[in-house]
Formats: sequence, structure tokens, C-alpha cells
Amino acid sequence: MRDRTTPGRPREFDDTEMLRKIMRLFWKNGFEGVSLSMIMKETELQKASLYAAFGDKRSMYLKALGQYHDDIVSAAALALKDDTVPAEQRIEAFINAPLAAAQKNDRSGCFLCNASADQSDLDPTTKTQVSVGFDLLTSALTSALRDAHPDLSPDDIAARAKALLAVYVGFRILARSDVAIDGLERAACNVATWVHT
Amino acid sequence: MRDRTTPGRPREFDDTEMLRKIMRLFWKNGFEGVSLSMIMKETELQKASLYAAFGDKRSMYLKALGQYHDDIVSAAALALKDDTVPAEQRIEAFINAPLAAAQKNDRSGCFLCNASADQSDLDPTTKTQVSVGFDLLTSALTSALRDAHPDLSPDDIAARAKALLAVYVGFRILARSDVAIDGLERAACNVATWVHT
DNA sequence: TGGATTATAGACCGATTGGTCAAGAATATA
DNA sequence: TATATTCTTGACCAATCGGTCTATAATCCA
Repeated sequence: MRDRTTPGRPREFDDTEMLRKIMRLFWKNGFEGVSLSMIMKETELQKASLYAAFGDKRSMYLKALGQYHDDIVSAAALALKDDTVPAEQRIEAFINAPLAAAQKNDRSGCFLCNASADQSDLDPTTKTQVSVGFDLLTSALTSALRDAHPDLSPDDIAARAKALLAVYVGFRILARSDVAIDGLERAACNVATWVHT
Repeated sequence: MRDRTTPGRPREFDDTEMLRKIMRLFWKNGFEGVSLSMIMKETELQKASLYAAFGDKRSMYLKALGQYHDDIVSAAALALKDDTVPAEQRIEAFINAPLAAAQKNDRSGCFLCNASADQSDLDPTTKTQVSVGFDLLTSALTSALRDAHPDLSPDDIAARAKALLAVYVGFRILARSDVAIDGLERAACNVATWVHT
């Protein structure tokens, strides 16, 4: 809820909660694949309330992307930096997450990846917001790799981090259509050996 | 043009040529991001002609995806199997293609990857068609890897092929939003060392 | 209690969506 | 030349699109 010392009629819904519902819609269907009427149905809010709270469709999308950043990307980055877990194990978990989700028949993929494919070339604001997300993951991967291989040069670390991010993104996209998850699993094991050396 | 012994008024346009224009639209904007009026403008055809030739919007999309398969994916697969070029060089060229395109400021990415992110979870026919494309690339990568490492087991080869495909797809998606291409380039060098050992 | 302020409900808007239809134009065959 | 067949044109369709507006309801502060 919002600050309850504000004058006027209080908002009857929780902004963040509604943003999460909107997020799931855009995540699954892309920007153009979501209509205002879908959002109204999902949130059970009237159009005017949505506009008053979040602005037009584009800024709903961007705010939904921001929510994904706060909820999902940040958590993934934190997990990658959690030094109570062995570094290599953290990285493996990150790389395996897309396959684990697919095995649970969750084919929604990664909103960041979907948005990059869907809107980054069309809307500059989306592009920068997606970049920020990828940058956060890159820096988290970097710090995990540094823990795993203190001997490697910063350049090597950076290159490996980007390569691992590419594998992650690739898995996310492939898992959306590739039915043969087990094939990807063996690929993940292969990547794991790259990480270990 | 089509068979000229058909009765009736002859078609005034080349199907494949128009399909390529439609392909570029869907490639860049996704399924919902393209309207019939955009297609009419791009092809300079009337709506009814488009429907008569290609069916409704969904089958235009699928036919456009098929055209991408015939034009682009097949060519990439052939290049990967071209044994007049050293196997490792073929693979490197494949992995570098996304970055080379991005450097030329071509951020359209890969239609297959975009379609996987955009429509695979929504339309089963798209999903299988995308899978077919990815399968072709996988088998081409497999044969290149076999040439490069005749000593490796088929399982190892298969795992590496999928991992490389994931890197390729990841690069394609990242290049759509990631401005720092040089960072990805060092990552590609890193992947190259994986290929060589 | 009485403004001032903010939120909700739902009618309303022009524009655009994907898709169809009827009429005419261009070809092949007979 | 007549007819059957196919293609092109452009009007036309209901439905939906994103977005706005007005009236009313609910709250805060004085």
C-alpha cells in the first residue's frame, strides 16, 4: 500500500502486487501481445485506475520490467554472490536454472531475454533497461568466477562471465521451443567442465 | 513466378520475393508487432491478394519463418558442413556471426531466436517449426565438431553442439540490447578455446 | 462539517485491427 | 469469340485497440 497520510480517496489495491500480475502478462506474451483489456481482466482494475497508477501501456511495460529486475534478476545476482556456497556450485545452479524450470514445464523463460528479443530493437528505453539487467548478471557472474579462479586475469574473468551469460540466455531461449531438455542438460555438464578449468 | 500454364489471370508478383519482405517485417517486429497494413505497405499488395496467396496472418508468419529456414538457416548449416574449410574455423565463424552483424549495426538478430522468444510458448506450430531450425543447426554443429575432434565420443560431441548452439543463441539475443559488443568478442575468443580442446 | 483531493466505475472516443466481399480485369482453353 | 478460371482493387465489416472524460465515492485536513 502507499503512504496512508495522503489526502483523497485511498487506493484500493497494492501497486506492487498489480505490477507483478502485469509483469507475468508481458513476460509471457510480449509487449504487443498484451492488450489493456487483458491487463484489466488480470488485475480486476478499471482502465482509468491503471492509467492513473502506472501511466500508459509503454510505461506499464517498463515498470513491469523493473519489477522483474527487483524480484528475479536481483535475487539471481545475490545468489551468485552468496559466498556461503562454493563458487562453482553457484555458477552451476545459475546455468541449470533454465533447464530446471523447463523440466517443471515452466516455459515462460526469462523476461529479460524475451524483452531483448521482443522490444530492445524497437524501444530505446527498453533496451537500456534490459542492458542494466544483463549488466547486473554479468557482474554477479564475474564475482563468482573471481571466487572460483582467483588466479585468472580480470580480462579472462570478464570474457568467461559474458560467455556464461550467453549460455544462460541461450538456454532460456532454447528451452522455450526445444522439447529435448535432456540434450541441453548434457550441454550444461559440458559447460560446467569449462567452468572448472 | 508461378507455372504459366495455369488458367485464369496470372499473378502479378513473385511469391518468394514477397515472402522475403514479409519475413523481414516479422523478423524485426515479431508476430503481434506486424499489422496487415504494414505488410500491405511493404509488399505494395492489396489485402485480398495477400490472403489469396498466403492465407491469414498466422500462416503468413509461418511461411515467413519457412522462408528464413530456406534462406538463412540452411545456408548456415551448409557452411558448417563445408569440409573445404577447417572445422574449427567453420565453428568460429558461426559463433562470430552474431557479433559481426552487430558490429555492422545490424541488430535484427536471428528470426529463429526471436520467434522462439516471441511465439514458441504461444503457438505450437511455430514451436515445432523453430525446433526444426534449431535441430538443423545442432546437427550441422555436430558434424563440424566431429571433424574437429574425431576422438571424442558421440555423447560428448552432442553435448558440445548444444552448448555451442546456446552460445550462438545467447549472442544473438544479447547483441539486440548489449551495446558493448567488444565484451562479447572476448567471450567468443573464450568459447573458441573450449572448441579447440 | 465542509472543502480539497484522490480513486473508482464505466461510458465514450477515433483509429486500427484482422478479415471478407463484390465487381472488374486478365489470362487459358474450347 | 465465348466461357471458365484466377487475380486485383477497393469498399466494407464487426471487433478491438489504446486512451480520455465525467460523475461519483472515499478519504484527509481545517
